[in-house]
Amino acid sequence: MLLYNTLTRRKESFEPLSPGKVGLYACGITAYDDCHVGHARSSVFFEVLVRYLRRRGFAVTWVRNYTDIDDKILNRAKQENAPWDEVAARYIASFEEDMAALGIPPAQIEPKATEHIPEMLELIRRLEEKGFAYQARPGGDVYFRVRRYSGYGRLSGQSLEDLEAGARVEVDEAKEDPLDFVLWKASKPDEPAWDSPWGPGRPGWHIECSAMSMKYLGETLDIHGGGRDLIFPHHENERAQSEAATGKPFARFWVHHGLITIDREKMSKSLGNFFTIKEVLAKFPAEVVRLFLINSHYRSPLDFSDAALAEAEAALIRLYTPLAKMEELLRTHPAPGGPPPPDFAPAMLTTLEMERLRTLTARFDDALDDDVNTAQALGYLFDAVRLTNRLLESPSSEPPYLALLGHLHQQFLELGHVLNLLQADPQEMLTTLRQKPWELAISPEEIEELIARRAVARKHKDWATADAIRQELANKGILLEDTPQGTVWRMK
RNA sequence: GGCGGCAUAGCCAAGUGGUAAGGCAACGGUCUGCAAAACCGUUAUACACCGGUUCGAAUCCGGUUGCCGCCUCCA
Repeated sequence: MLLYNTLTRRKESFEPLSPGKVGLYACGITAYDDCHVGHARSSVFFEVLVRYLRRRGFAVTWVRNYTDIDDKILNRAKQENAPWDEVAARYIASFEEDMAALGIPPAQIEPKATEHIPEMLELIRRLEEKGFAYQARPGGDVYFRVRRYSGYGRLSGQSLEDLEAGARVEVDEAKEDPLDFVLWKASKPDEPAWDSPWGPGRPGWHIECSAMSMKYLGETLDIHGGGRDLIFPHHENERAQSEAATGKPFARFWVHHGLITIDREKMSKSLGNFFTIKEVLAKFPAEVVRLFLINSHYRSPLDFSDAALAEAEAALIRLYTPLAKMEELLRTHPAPGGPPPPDFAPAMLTTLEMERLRTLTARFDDALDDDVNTAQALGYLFDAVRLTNRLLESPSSEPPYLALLGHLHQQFLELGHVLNLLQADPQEMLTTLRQKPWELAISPEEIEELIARRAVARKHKDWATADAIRQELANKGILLEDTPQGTVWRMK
């Protein structure tokens, strides 16, 4: 499997340190507000990566942390006049709700910063012992001595000189060097504090990830990741302090996903141009959001808009439609067990097209094997959808035909599982996607009543009345579809 | 100012040396009382621009333009 490594700026062949076992640490959230679509992208990407690694047979330990003590949380608490730990707990709960709504299972370990203060203090002690940490004045902040660590800047591709030239005006003159960063922050009187050898204080932002990842995954991680915006300073600093303390490589693969944009500009709290996960899920089903997120490569920027979500919704309908048809057919005509005969050549497909169906799984895996190329994997899936539709146009009860459909059906579910897609009941999903019950302006009962009246009119070939009723509903955004099984309705 | 990334059809988006996946939209057809849905089919001699390397480049190299990210908390 190839994986792009930010550290080397290349795709590299991925092998874990211990055969068969992968330790993955993904930076989680700072719990001070509801999460936005960018956080959803992060979670969905790492979930898919983990799912694929497991498909490849690796036993993955996935760790995702919560930053539950931080300036932003304290500010928020002050604003609300609420206890800071209550604020953190509330937004952790909010994040958990979002994950559940998106269908993302919890990571194996979800450590909280405040529950790992001793580990952080121990790490700082080791750094001080080796001369990497210093306290400029008694009771003050403890800093990391950046220039003592030779690899600084390598992850973000910046030289110390470049960084220094761009460094902002330094507030704390106690630092030996403007690039030095905080390991331990001395608390002000009204702030939460933990006892430490350097006086009461709280951890700096970066130290928690080093301490917690090493505690749960060892001193060298197989994969460490997060959003591109974490490369500097967060991951650069984590790397520096971890390697300075252990003398070992901190992470073998650094994996960073691209950011969500709005009108091509980064979605972020500070710019205020964000949509929360809750806002988006109020308008679109979770699976639509997931499809939107993985329909382009994880390292590219991804522009968010309602139009893009609507496209993903249409695409999801295209995926579920043949699934529903297959299930209906297979319910009345069960497929014989086993794969279809290798020489089966249905009239509606060419040899080449049959070959594409036979190699679907292999090509799908190849795509994910190449730096988690979900866009390409989905492309293969859609290609198979078209061929399956063609098969379904001319149904047959011949065993080889049913075996082929049964096999395809099983493959769609299996491959969908890797992406956490297509696992819902197809007919129910299609109804939900079409009827959008959450934005209905008229009750379903009223709609059914109008449909019944129209049915009577149609029976008498009173097309004028029938069309008038159809128009009346159309004005309310409801479209009618006359099918052999009767009339059904949908939104828009 | 420094560092890095991106530029593929109306829109979104794969594709790192051999003559352009896929999705949306549009158009044509099948179906239908008419529709809708669904399905099928069609839609980039061409990959920002200019040079170069090569038998051959969207893909490699140099330059130009434009957009974005990081350099400060941020997924």
